[in-house]
Amino acid sequence: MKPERQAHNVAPTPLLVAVDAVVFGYEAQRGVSLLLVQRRYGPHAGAWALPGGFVRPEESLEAAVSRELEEETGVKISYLEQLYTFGAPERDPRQRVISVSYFVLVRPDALRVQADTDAADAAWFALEALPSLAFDHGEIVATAVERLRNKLTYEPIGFELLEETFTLTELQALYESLLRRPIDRRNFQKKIRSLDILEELPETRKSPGSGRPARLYRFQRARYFELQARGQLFEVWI
Amino acid sequence: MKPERQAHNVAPTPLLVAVDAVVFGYEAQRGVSLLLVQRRYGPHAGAWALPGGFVRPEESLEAAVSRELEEETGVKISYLEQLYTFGAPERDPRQRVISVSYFVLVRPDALRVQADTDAADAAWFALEALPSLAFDHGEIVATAVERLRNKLTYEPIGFELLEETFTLTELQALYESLLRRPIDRRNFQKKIRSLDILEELPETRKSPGSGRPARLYRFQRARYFELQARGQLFEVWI
DNA sequence: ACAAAAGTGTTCACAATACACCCATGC
DNA sequence: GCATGGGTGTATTGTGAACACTTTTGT
Repeated sequence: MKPERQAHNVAPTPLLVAVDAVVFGYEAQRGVSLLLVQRRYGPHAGAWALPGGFVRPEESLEAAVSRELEEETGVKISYLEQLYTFGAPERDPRQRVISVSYFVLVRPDALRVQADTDAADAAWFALEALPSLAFDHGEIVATAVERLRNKLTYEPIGFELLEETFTLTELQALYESLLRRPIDRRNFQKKIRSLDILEELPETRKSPGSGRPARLYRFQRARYFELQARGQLFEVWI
Repeated sequence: MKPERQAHNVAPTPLLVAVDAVVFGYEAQRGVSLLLVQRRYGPHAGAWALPGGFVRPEESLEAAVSRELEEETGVKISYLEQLYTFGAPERDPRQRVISVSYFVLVRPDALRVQADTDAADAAWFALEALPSLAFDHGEIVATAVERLRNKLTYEPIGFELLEETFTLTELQALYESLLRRPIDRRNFQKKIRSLDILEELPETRKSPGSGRPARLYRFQRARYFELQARGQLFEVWI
């Protein structure tokens, strides 16, 4: 069977390319939340979906994500990385659409800007109580949640979901929420401290109610990249 | 600043979508090799590039990879997974092309079919002696090599690069070649055996030259998936 | 003084590492 | 019988896991 070289005989067909963002936020009370938008037009009108839209010819994929997130929700990105590209022929009933999905983390203030923005159709949903989603967005979210849980244990992305300064108890609560199991406080603090990527601040933060105030920390991003370049790994099994 | 909802005012522009495959093969003598094709037309004509081509409207991304690999090189895929989507606006000088790249492993027989196939412009290159590549394919390869090295330590993909049956020494040599460091034979065998995913065959294989024949093993894929479903991890640090 | 949350150190179990001798075959 | 590669066990070390009391603050 002789291989064909059809690429040069038939002009290739351009396809619609979209970006979709799985945006995670975190708050102590509600745990991890997901940012969704309500569709106004087209198929699945009225259903909740991931924020996103079509890529323009002159912009990079990341620029398209930033633009769409800004337009639709107004949130400020703390961390962004590509997740996966979904391209099943039937994923959009109208026509073929390739979706490059992105994994986004935002800080807690993003969960409160909701009322400020014009995007009345954007809302946060607790990860445990998501509505059913348009298209294959449920599958995209499942992929993103898995990535978040895995990544948390070997890269310092938890910090991107907290305020710039945080207590170790807050950090631990985030880990416990995402990994869905309790962690021993002594072991957690020993492990985190041994990583040597946190700056201990002179200030403390009062606990809600009474109790001893907790020391505040800041993630030393530059220090982390330096250690990483020298081959040190992150590794928070716990 | 009021968010715009331009998506419904301006028709989205379709873009060219390609798939590119980073195909790894392995042989004891040459180590890990990469399958490349020589470009005949268009920009970078004469340069070596990753096998790949444009996605057709009715086929899935994976189907496009299989088809292009079959057409251009005739190799049979042993393992395939999506790698990353490269979409910088200037990555193709002619026009905007989004490339969804795939990570492919093939068994050693694929390294020998080269002469059989019509694709006279397909060739294997040792990973340590790659030519400079067309477009951003060098970047794609770098991403794939990193993925291969990481994945080798926490998923059983090494087996996909060997014959169906193999000796532990062969498996160890593959690990040493990819991880670029010697591994203690006793510790390696202890670790691999403890994973309980290999079937010990009654046959042995004669070593090249003299020496005691080595026992042959086969990867028990079903057993691995079963263990994985029960939560056991793979984890070959070594 | 008591309730609430923060901070801290030691013991134990297991897994990774280092390491050397005997076995089966070809010549 | 010797050269070549294959197969195996143990002692040591390091790391993760389990575990409870003291300190600081508010009321």
